[in-house]
Amino acid sequence: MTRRVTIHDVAAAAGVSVATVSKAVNGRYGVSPETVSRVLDAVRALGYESSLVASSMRSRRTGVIGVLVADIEPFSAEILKGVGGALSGTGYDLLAYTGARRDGEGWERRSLSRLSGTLIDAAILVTPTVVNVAAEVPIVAIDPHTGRADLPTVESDSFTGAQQAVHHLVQLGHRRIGFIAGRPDLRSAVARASGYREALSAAGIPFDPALVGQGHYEQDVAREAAHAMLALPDPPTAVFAANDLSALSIVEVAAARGLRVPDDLSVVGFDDVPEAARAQPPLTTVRQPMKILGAEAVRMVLALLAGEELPETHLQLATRLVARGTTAPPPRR
Amino acid sequence: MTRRVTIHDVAAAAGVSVATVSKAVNGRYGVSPETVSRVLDAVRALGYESSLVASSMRSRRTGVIGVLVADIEPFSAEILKGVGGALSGTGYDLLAYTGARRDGEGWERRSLSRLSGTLIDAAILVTPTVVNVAAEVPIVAIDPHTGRADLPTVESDSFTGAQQAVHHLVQLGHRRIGFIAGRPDLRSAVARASGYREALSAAGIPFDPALVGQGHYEQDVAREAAHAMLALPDPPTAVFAANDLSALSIVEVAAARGLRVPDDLSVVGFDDVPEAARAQPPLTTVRQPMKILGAEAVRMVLALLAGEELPETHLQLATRLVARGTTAPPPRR
DNA sequence: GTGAAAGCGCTAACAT
DNA sequence: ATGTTAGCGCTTTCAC
Repeated sequence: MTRRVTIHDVAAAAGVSVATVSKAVNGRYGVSPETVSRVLDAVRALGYESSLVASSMRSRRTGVIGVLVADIEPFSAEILKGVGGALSGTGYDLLAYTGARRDGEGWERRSLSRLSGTLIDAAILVTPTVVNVAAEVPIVAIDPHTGRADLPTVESDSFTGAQQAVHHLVQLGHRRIGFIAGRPDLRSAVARASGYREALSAAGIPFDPALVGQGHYEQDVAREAAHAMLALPDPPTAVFAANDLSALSIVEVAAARGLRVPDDLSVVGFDDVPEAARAQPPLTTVRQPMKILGAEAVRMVLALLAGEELPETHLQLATRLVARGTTAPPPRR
Repeated sequence: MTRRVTIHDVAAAAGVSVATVSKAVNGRYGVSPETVSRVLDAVRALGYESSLVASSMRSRRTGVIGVLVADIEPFSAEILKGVGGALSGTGYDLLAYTGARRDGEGWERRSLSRLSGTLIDAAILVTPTVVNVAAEVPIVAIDPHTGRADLPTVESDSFTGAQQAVHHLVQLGHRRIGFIAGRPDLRSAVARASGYREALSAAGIPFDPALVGQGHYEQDVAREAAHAMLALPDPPTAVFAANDLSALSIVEVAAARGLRVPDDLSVVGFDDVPEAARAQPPLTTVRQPMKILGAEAVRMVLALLAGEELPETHLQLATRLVARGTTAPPPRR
């Protein structure tokens, strides 16, 4: 807990003004070589490192890309890995930010206005709660909000993904297939719901509203929904959950109710977060390329930063079913 | 990309001075209720949010805890999840930072001096490359550097963990057991190496330096080491890797060399990152409680922030072997 | 080539 | 109760 070394300390040590130190450190013209080396010696001796905060107040560029997430959970963590990987070697630092107040709506607006223009050069919003945000920096949204966004977006093909999930269950012989929906304000959740219904109808299975629960992409909420659904007089033999966390909740609830998975109940998730494979039994799920979503968002943001025009402003990536241990033919009556 | 709304805009809109806006927004005394509401109306109307950067320059406290990581890989991602979870509900925001220049040594020093004292109220350093760092904020290190640190630290019991790994292999009948070491500057890596040797000697197996490779906790480096080790005239029948990423590399290299895991070669990792369970076959590993490491670091940092004395400055958590699919008895000759 | 001074957006004395 | 003033650490004109 020592006092921070400021540019003033360096200036004093090198016997020059702070302005000269600034120039020397940032390699500006108009400083003699001797002065530069004297300043840099002082910098080294004192262990000086300019304050991100102070310098970002004055100069526009900071060399930092911000990723705003509501929460660090398996999905956003994968995105972060992808962003980090894509950023490495670009010279940009990565700053991931989670606001303490997760009071739903608009957390990213708050975080964004707190950081943007000053601290970060560009932002990547993960599962934002609003369609558009104003900021003085380039922004890309991953897994965006419903409504046509002005923002460039990156997402998976959730509609087809959901169809893959339901199709898989239908193939196994299931006819009563439940659905635990995701966050209704996200396009991905809406698309997964549509894909579910579409696949049902393609298989000639009538839609039963009793078999749809709200999971909000959240473990606890999904747990409630799963309990309700499995308590139905005519419960489903299979459930498709809009994300893996929800699917894992279902498996847990099923076990608590004495149902064996997959013998008594099949479960399919969505995402394929690393945790899905580790579950017992390993979760059958629809894989979306999370790291690539992150990497693509970086590509876009970097292009925007370079002043380029984006060839594609709304990227959609393919999903693929990964059959593991939570799906099997329905139990026979 | 609109211009940022500043406190001046609010002041102008509400017809008061910026100081009054600041007071109203921060709930300071000495502002009439009418003025407060007029100001807050303007804040809402304009969508004003104070700049983290600007406010942190003036006031000491920002309400942000920083986590400094070299890289976002599976291990640090788990730590982040733990930190995020522990921070939720505390009122603190979480800021994770990765420097672009991963030029080894001292990245955290740079990041820390860029952020500390100004942007963040406290820092958690994950696998730092230096023993001590000076900063004007409380700091806790997770998986710390070798050497007795002045910093409070949180880590797993790597020595016992390594013994568990080797013991498991010995139990299965292995006698030629290789080791892929971790980052030699980290205490955890040193302890895992000692645990390996200790367990070997406890089993009456002579130590063979040819069976030790350097993996640096990195996938690529470990791959090299694995290749070399498996090319030995008398190769090991089992390898213990200092982390899961390295273990996964070994499995990959073994496959490339035509060895079946676990039939021809057993592999044990360390960490139990989510990716370990998803591997094919699922990795046998020594689990360390990464999320808890993160949560404990938060506890410490919060206590420090509250001005409390830490009852324990060097926390060590227990590990446990998780036997999965990459270990089996050695092939018979 | 170098330094003085202004100012980024904000908060905290200090005046009024 | 409100406004004025002085910086926080830095970069950037603009004099010298």
